[in-house]
Amino acid sequence: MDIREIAKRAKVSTATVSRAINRVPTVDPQLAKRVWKVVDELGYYPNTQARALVSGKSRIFGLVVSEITNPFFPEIVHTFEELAVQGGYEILLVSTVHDSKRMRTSVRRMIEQRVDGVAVLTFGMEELLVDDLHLRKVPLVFVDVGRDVPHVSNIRIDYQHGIRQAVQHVAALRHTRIAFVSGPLRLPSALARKRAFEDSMAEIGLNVDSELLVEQDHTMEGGMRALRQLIALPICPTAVLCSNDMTAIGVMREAYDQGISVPQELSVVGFDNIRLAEFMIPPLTTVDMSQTELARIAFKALVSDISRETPAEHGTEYQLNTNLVLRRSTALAQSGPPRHKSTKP
Amino acid sequence: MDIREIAKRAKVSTATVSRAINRVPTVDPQLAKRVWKVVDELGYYPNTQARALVSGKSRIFGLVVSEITNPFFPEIVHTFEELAVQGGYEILLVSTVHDSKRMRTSVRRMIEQRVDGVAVLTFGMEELLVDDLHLRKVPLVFVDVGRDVPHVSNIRIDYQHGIRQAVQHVAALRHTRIAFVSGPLRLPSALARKRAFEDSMAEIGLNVDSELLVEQDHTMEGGMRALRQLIALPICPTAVLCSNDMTAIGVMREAYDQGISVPQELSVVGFDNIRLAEFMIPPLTTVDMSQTELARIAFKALVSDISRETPAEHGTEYQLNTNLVLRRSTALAQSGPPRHKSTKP
DNA sequence: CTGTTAGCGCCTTCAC
DNA sequence: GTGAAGGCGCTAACAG
Repeated sequence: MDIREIAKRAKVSTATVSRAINRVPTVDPQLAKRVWKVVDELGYYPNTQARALVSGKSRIFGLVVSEITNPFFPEIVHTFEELAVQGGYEILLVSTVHDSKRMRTSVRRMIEQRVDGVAVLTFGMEELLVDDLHLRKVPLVFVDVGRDVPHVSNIRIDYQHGIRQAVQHVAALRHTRIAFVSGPLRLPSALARKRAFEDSMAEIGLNVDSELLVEQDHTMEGGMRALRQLIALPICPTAVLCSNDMTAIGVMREAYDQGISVPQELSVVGFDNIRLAEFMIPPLTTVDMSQTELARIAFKALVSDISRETPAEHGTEYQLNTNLVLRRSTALAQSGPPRHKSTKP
Repeated sequence: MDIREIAKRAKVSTATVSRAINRVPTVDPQLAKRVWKVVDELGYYPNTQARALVSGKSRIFGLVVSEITNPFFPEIVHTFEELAVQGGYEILLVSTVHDSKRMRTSVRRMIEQRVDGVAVLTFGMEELLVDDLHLRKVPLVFVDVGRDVPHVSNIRIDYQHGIRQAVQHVAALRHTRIAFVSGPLRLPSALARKRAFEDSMAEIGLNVDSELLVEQDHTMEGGMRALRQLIALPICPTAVLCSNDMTAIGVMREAYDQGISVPQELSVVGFDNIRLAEFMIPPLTTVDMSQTELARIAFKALVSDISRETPAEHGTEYQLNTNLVLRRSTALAQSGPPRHKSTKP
């Protein structure tokens, strides 16, 4: 069943059917109605492939995330999808899994599908991605890309704002030995968070021993490892800030295993504010970086890039702020001398 | 840049290019090599739209989930995607959001994209979906569809197996007042879980007061509400089994708020075994229903449906088992009389 | 305002 | 084993 079938039954030309379906205003309402009647009766749905082929527009956006199983991303996918559907777009969801072979595959997939734009919300600076896509003039929006990549829009995140709040909050609670568990420092976003932490500490005159800076991988297991490492220190930290919520969850879990109570004996702060943070025990104090807002910005960026017929040579810059959300995983530092080593057998 | 361009440069016909690219074995290796050389040099990628149009195969599978933000699903999406990419398929991810308008949109999207098959892993018995799709002879695989829908494959889940284990585990811990927080009972899967609970209780001669059966919505908030309702009872349960992990997380969170300690004062068991369950505090004892396995079965079902030229008139039946995973959210029931009401002010 | 027509990029008979 | 040609379903000129 195709447009010709409809045309025949509605006794009009295929061109008219096409116009009616696409709601071209110049079509006679009478005819349009006749067309729609047949369309509805037959349950006709236009073939997007044919449409895409002739129009040169696939109406598909690539959405690149690190791993859909990381709770940070589903919210983004959800919002992005919402907007896409609303705007008549489909999404080609791609996970890079931090694997370069996989990433080449992803690029291939996106090009083969002739995506109309790509949002890379992956915090991994997947540069390889850029060139190939950019070559084909596909609108791109990134997060945290360092330098000004021409023609590529960028969502810049103000890590400093939220992280400073977190540091000051913890400091106000009289913590002085404050640890920071970072993500992989080769990721610009992870590096930026760590920098923001250091700067914020320096700002209030707290020094941060290098032993209190542990690099991990943004996973829960990483968080567990980090805490194990920290409590093995001669003088343990009384508070630990984490580069993301997953890490913080891992830290809390390890604290539980070690019999260290949060927040009484150890204050924990996360970053991202994934939905689950609120349901942790205790509910996690964390820095909010709105996933829905991020998705919204990315989507809009793409749409506006597309509607701009002459591609701006400087990709647009967008901003996303971060903010501390107080919950119950932080508390006043215990007075008295810092606890030495784990008291467990 | 298209197939003609390649043909010209490789000094062969477009037919040969097409054959080379599609690895038709009868093509002269010499020519094939020449073609591939040009393809690689130019970074040519075939246009899937054109391919789909002419072949009648989109190589896209629809994957319908309830909500990607429900942690149960990302794992499924991940595995399904893995297999899809491996098999040269793309995924059209669709969330139904339990909204019928939205669901019609989803059907439209899938038909417009001419998906080659649809996996409905949504536990919602979205019947509307079936007819329209089935009419177009799109292979379908469902979870827990009640009756035998012709031509539709079905993954049947053995809830009884895991839930019986859970009940017996809790009973062995000397609990007798055992509550069950179900999902929306209009969902076949939720109903089946509740039934499995009741049957398992009956089997060991434990009776279940209707006041201990609370229906909720499979969300964390629902879990919180459920526990609030349960502790308001004249005689509180000492253990609560939940229809899914999200609910269990909500229950634990509410217990925390109420100052009830898990597992000492209240044992909690979940269902699904989402990855997070292991990282809860305390780690959640739950019934495992493998998300990866589910995705794997669904994918294979679709592929095998497609490869079967003459569609079998009875959709195939698949099986997925469930199993209790012991962690630390259950403990011996406290001896002495059951606690009356909440002891909080 | 409507119809006719020429492709969009590719695959696939069919001759050779 | 290779090439020429037709057509997949639709849209976008261009005539009328």
